[in-house]
Amino acid sequence: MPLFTLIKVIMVTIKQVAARAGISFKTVSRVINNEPNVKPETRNKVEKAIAELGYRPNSAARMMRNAKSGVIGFISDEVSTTSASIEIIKGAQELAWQHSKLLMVLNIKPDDDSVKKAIEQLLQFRAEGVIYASMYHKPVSLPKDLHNLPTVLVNCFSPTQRIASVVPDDYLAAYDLTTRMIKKGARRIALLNLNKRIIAAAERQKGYFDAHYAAGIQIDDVYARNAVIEENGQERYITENVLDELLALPEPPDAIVCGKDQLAMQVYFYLAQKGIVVGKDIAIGSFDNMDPIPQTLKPGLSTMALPHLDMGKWGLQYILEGQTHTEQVKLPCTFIERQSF
Amino acid sequence: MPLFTLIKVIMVTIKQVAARAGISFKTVSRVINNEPNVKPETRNKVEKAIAELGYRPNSAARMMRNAKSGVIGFISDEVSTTSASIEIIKGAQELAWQHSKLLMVLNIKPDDDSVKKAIEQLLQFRAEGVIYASMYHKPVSLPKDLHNLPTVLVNCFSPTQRIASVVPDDYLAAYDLTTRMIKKGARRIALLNLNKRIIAAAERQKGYFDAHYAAGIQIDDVYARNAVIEENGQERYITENVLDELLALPEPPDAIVCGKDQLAMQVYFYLAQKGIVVGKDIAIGSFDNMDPIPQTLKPGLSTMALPHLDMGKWGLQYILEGQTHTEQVKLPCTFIERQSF
DNA sequence: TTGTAAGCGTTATCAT
DNA sequence: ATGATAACGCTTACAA
Repeated sequence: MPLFTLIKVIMVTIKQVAARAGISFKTVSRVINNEPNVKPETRNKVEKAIAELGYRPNSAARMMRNAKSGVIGFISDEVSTTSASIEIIKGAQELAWQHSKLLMVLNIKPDDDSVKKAIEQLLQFRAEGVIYASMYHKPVSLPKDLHNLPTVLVNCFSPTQRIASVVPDDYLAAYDLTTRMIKKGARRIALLNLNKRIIAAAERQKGYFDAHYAAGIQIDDVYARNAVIEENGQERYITENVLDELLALPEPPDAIVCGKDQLAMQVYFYLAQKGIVVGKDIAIGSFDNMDPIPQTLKPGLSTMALPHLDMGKWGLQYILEGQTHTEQVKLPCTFIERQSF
Repeated sequence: MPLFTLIKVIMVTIKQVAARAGISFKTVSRVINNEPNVKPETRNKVEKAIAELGYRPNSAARMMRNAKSGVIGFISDEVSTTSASIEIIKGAQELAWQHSKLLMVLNIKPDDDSVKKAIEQLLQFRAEGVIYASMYHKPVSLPKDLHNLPTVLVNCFSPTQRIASVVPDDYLAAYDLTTRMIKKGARRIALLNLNKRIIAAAERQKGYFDAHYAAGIQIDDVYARNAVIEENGQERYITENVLDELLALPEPPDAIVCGKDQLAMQVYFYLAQKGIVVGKDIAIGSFDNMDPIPQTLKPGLSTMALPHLDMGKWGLQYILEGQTHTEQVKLPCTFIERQSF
């Protein structure tokens, strides 16, 4: 038996509230919108009626009058299902909530049609803007015609269009992490980098080398490796091979910077098999802070947390402010210290 | 310089389209809604005008007439930031999309006020229903007054209210996993269970024992352990201690069922240190299929995938169908075979 | 096949 | 301090 179906249809309006309170509906409107010039006595009557009838404003009707929907779109391309996405959404959502905005979330396949359909929906809803978020730092291509919908790119950027975007500062993160390791005494820091083609990989490699340079430490290119390769479109980890080679060097590394926590995880496992103790025999650092890996590893993995939450907030803030520029902003990563170095 | 701000305000209406096409606005409405009885010629004229002006229907206005918002709320309590949540959202979102519904996502702190505020928002939007999702299988308490908003609980249930819910079938999953291990030859399967207080833990323990019983294998209670304990509200893993004890048994286990992939991860690490080879010396099975752990571990971890996506879909389907019952539904987990047994 | 009038629930304008 | 009336953009009912 359908329990609520019939009841649902009946929705209380200001007119009904007005009738109940024995006044005109305009006064009810005044009370709802906290306008001045309402006798306290009247206000009370209205509030009583509202409570009794369980009235709540119809936002569709409001939208029609205001031309303000209070809705902000969130489009996310579902390349991968990492916890990254939820953090970005959470950041955006939190700030939206504070500003009494609602987030309309649309997951899409990253094809052009799917994006267009999503934008179409948001347009019909008179969304005040869109946040387009990607799951890792990369270029994206949006449909040419965004129909004047204020747009911001989070964790991605458009190579061809001038659209504001926010991404992590991968260079600085690597620079920071490497510097910290050097300060702790590491002198032969290996880099187990991501797939070359990924932006983060290139940026981090720069940061890694520059940190050495700034500290006056010479580091041989042989220590900087890619541990993720691409084979006919598929990513594959070659952590073990790379580690075999690194440990066979005349001067094996005393520290390893891993391109992401998953790599660190494999490194831990490899070292455990060899009887090498992380945090004692060798220092390990990483990127992402991808829940729950760093805290589950033993010893806890020190890693540079990507600013997913902050990027989500930044994106929303940008929409709220009415799209004031089209620059790219880089947000810093945060070092999360645990016991791996 | 604000680029789009001014343009945004101007929104084309059917009247403008009508003027442009040189007909009455009602005919435009007919075209938009694919009503019959429009001369093809006229239809073309209208469509041309629509394209030229970049008209799109105002859903607020439509909503007012239809009393149908096309919006479904998704409230998620943010106990943890696992990838579970995004999978549930994705499932719901995907189905919503297919039915031309929009998902309004609200993250909340799990306090009563926060939920109330979220429901309030959805009510104002005349949402057609709410999906309340939790990040792990557990009881939740909702505000008493749901204001006749059709509600469904995903990955959780209400002990006090009669609200439909969908949860994973933890019992069956454990039964299935254990049976598979037995079939592969395991005879002394240890269970490294979750925090006792968690529903999944109890259900899985039952499934684990029943599978043994069904296979006619006697299993001593000493093999079934909790590897997660609670210390003043904080969860703590004691994987290593438990493994120490298990391996010291006169007949150490030849297989281990782990309560979640994180535990399996710690088990792998422990065994690597001992020189015990997973998949050869010992079989490992687990629950969750929490990206990216099982595929990153070597050898790949065979695990029972929780039906997050399916539960999301189920929840949405339930709302679409108009809340036909208030039962609890259990969805099966899926065995993902890798190389750990 | 096309058009007119009314009304959805709200807010803005102007009167009282 | 309160109320009447119009208007927002659309759909439904009815008429032409």
